Amino acid sequence: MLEKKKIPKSAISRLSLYLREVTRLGKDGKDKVSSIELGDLTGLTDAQVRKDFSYFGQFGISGAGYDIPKLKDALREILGKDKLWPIVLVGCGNIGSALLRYPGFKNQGFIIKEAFDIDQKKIGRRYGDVVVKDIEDIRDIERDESIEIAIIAVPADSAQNVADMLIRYDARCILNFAPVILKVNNGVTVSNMDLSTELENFSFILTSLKNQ
Amino acid sequence: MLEKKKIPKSAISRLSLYLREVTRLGKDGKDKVSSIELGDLTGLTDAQVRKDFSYFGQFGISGAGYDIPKLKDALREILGKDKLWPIVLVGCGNIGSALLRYPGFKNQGFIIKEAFDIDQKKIGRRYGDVVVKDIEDIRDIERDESIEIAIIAVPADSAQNVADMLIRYDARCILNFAPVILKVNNGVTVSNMDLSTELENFSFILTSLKNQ
DNA sequence: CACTGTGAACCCGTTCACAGCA
DNA sequence: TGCTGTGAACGGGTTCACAGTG
Repeated sequence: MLEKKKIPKSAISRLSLYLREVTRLGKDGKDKVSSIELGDLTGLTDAQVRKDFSYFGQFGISGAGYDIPKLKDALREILGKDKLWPIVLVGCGNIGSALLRYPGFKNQGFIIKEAFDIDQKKIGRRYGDVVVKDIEDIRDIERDESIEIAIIAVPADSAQNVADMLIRYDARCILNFAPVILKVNNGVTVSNMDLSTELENFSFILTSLKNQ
Repeated sequence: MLEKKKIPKSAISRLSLYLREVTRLGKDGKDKVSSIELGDLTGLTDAQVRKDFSYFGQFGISGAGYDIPKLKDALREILGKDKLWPIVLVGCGNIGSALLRYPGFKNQGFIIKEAFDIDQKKIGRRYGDVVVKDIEDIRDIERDESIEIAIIAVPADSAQNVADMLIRYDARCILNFAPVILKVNNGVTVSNMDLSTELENFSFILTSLKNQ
């Protein structure tokens, strides 16, 4: 599976959207979909839809659109959704515990396998099958069942330390809820879920509207 | 405040980062910062930093960098952070209640003023000063204290309904945690916080690494 | 005929490079 | 001299437009 063309990373995010909608359509009993319909559902142009698919191969039938089950399988394979990905969570405060309680993860192909915190009051709490452990115990994680995906939901001032620790234990992808830019060496992917940045976009927009 | 140049919307998100770092530096007692330092702190190039600022005016001193208090004030003004923005939240499940408990909002200039749910078990719960109300009561919101910023944290299948309702009550900016593309007329800004899209980016990356 | 797949054109954000200023 | 501010060059992602196919 060598990719010749360079694939815009934004295309990958869109594949997620397509998969979501295609799955929904499949549940509704539809079996064919065109790039125009899929564009409408995702708020994108039909050309964008076709171009995105073209990075990965040819899934469509000329004149007839895409076969939904086939397209769904293709997207699932591309996105690596044919396995259950284990996730390590660090920080079990507001956000962390909400994630632990979130039932949707599992049907999405992700599962929080381990949860850590530094706060003695939180350590030992049970969320489903997961018991919150002391952050120190992270060294006991089986090396062969490597971390790969980690979520950081600790306060800003300890996020970098946590990231360094996680990377030492082979984390390759980090979803970061802390409002800091994490410094990581390349080979590690960080994705920031930053509430205040999003809200500040809003206050900017609203302020500009008023001042114009 | 007419903007001649077109400002990339990504520049606004970066302004948030700059403000965050500049605020931090200010607290540390620093009073000057260069575009290079600010770039290091935010993971951006110095040219990017200067270009972003240039969209909004000239804040720097040639040869000496930027005056931190002055820059901070300028960024705060641009981002509209000199007032407390009221937010309406709909959906008080896992994510919604985590947001209600999150103390950081207020010092960031945002405050959840109203919270709604459809579930009788959740209605009436109190989080600080906020009591969860029945979604039906949304019509009682004072029209003059308009909604403007809203957060949707309801399940996917009711998110569009909620969005329509919020927009009817003058919401202009919607932060959407539900995994659906909301259809809104223009003039309304939607920003999606989509956990599964982020995680699927990760599973794509990890899968590609293994297959290469 | 309807719709896919894709090279080419276009557009827009980022980077470069340097003139200008303290 | 050191760093800002910015027009110009660059690059890459999106859109266009149409050839190709069932």
